[in-house]
Amino acid sequence: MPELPEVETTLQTLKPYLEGKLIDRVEIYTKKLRVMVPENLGHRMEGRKISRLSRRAKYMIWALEGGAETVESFSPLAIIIHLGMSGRFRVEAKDGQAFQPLKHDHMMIECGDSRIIFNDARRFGLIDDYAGESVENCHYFKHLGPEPLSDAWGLGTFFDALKSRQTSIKQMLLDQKIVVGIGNIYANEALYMAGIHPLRPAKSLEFYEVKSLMECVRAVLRAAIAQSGSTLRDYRRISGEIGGFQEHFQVYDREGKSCPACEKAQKNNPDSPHCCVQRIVQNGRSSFFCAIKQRYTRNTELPGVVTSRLA
DNA sequence: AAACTATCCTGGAGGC
DNA sequence: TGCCTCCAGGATAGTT
Repeated sequence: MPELPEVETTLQTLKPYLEGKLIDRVEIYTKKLRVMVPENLGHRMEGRKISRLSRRAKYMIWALEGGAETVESFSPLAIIIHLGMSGRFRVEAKDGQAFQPLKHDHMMIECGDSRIIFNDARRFGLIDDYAGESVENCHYFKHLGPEPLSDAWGLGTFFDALKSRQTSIKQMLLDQKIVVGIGNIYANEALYMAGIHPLRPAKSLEFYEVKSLMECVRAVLRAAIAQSGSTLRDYRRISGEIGGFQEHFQVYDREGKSCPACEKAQKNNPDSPHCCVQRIVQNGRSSFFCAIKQRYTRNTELPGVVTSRLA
């Protein structure tokens, strides 16, 4: 479940191996991913320099320059990669032996002394290219909303997008047309932090709640990036190490446990209510929340969950 | 326009 | 041990 923090972590880890480097050799083992890998993509990548790695939403963009004269001209060429549900990269030292792909290895890139391998068990990931002047025009990005950690995501615009929508605020956070990069984990965590019930209709949120939610989304994403993302089931960091943010989950995958805020309140005052994180299925996805901190009926006071603990 | 639902895919967990 | 069913979920196509 790579979301923005996991993609960002992957990108930053890959940078030293790829940015400014020449692609010596590419092998593609699987064409059938979420989208068919273009014919001859590997061949067209070979001999080119990777000028820059960047990210848009949950997509990685590798900008290539140059290229073999004998190959039809695709310059400028960008490689678009999405990790889907289970996509991951690993880096191995080139050892002089022929590379033996492991199960679910779909692409191997030789770059200097390293081999960079894309592995994706569920094949929901994507490797595609874009040949055009401006990668912003790539069809994958056309309908995407603003980046949550940029100024492009403004309070007024966000509030306006929500105020006419009957659908739940949780669903809105997952809608990449509204704002990008948020998946199920961080939607749950941000709603908890903001004290907003996941089932609340988007239009029912007060202005101050939308403002708080924005701040919480940003705090959660920044904290997760600082921890190199979360490791849960499929996602792993390139080094094979695990990300650290799952240690900080307050509600996600914690059904039946008490949330940190209620636990703390208990310590200070044994008469304060016991909480028990609940799991519901919403739009086919699990939502986890604390029914005490995230009341469905409109809160009469500001949420008691502080954002500073993760900011 | 907006709100749903089905679909792609595999590994892992739990039941028996 | 093995067989079965269910679940995880990002994005999108299709339907109401």
